[in-house]
Amino acid sequence: MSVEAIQVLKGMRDLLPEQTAWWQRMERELAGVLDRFGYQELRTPLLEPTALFKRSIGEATDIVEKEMYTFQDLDGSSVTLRPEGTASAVRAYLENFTWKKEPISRWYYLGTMFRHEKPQKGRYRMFSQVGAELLGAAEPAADVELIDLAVECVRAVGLSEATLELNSLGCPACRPAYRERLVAYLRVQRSALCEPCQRRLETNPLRVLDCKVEGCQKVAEEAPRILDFLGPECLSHLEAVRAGLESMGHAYRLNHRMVRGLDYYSRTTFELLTGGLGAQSAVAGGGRYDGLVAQLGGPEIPAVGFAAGLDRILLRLAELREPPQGPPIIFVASQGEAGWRAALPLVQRLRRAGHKVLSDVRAGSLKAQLKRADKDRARLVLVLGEEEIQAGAVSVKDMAAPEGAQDKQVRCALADLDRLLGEKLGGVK
RNA sequence: GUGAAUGUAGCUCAAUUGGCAGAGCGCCGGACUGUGGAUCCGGUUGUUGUGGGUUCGAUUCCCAUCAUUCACCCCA
Repeated sequence: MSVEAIQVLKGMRDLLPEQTAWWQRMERELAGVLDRFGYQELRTPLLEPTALFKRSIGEATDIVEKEMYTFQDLDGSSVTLRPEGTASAVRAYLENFTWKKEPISRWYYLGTMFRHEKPQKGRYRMFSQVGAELLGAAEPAADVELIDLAVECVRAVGLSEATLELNSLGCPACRPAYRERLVAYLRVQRSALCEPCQRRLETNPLRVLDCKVEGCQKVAEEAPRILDFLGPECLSHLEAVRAGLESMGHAYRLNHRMVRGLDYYSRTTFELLTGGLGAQSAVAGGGRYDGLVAQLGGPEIPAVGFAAGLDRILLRLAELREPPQGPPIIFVASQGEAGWRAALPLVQRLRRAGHKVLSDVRAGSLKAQLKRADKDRARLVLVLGEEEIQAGAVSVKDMAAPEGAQDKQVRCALADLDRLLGEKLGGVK
């Protein structure tokens, strides 16, 4: 008799209307900023060949090793739900020969990503990111534009408190020397490191630097710094980026221990951090990835990009911002069959004129309809009862006006309604 | 993947040593038969997450399981 209830998959969730209103506002604000920077939207498939992510993100990363939704397609090939957006963007960039059509591409994407992680606050298996990529420029000006864009995106949605952290990971010319020195140093300190870090020492030594275990932090503080190993070109690149940020008034912290999780980064990396999210304080991150395009089979095209976690940002916004407000609502209340039939064309006319118009489809007393209007936060209620129909008029009730005000409710000829509404709503639709 | 905490009405939470499952909010209706909000009155909602076990009796104790949350890990 009773069937087992089907429920959402772990780490996934429904966004009910109360939530989607927040999402829609945030997405609108983001699209506005991106458009003002000249970035255009790119939409790519959610499903890609598994090899795309293995080759771009890096075989040895956690994402590729254990967090991808990978399965066999019906033809036997291996496909994966995208765990991030840059790989697909670069694939699309190459597949469409974009670099032959334009020297610089400014693209953004906004959509769903999938990672099979253990869910917790601000971390879901299906989550949304907005990301931007600037392809075709190696100049520091590109890094500065992109970081500025990331900051403006986060600010525009209402997270002005976010702080910026900056680092440089060097390039293939200077990083190996640093890596070697770091490993040598860490080997000596090995016994002071936590167990996972002792493993990382071999697989991904840079990651030891941002381990949160106290012992490891002590070791990391004394560790050789990447910034001291940058070659002259990487160093001047970093200085130029810093100068650019400073001239725009962007405060930042140089964090030589910030390491990014994806293999493809070089030179500039950055993160935007915010409070209130526990361990998930990074709301946006990105950097330069000059080698990636070539790594995926294209020409040597330099690029910078960033991605911001929208679920995470929204979680914080709900603590900082007022809920979004829609346009003013006009509620049409009618009485009886005749009232209903008179209301229908009125409702239609108002909606076609651009108003947001609600009415109750359930039969009910006028009182019940007024209650409904109040619950719907209607600004005006148009009453169509027998008297109004007789007179070819409509009563307009201002729900916000105080009881007893002379214009609380006015009778108005149908022909004169548009003018009155314009007055009442102050030209706002 | 590892560790811990929590699951009672739509929501927030009570329920004494193990003894009839409750309140507030919300929702619906009435007081006011053509008028919302405030107030008052009334009504509505449960396999106490699920499955076992102990017991005369389990929301309470035990085991398992699922879900959620937090932290680790990782990352946006």
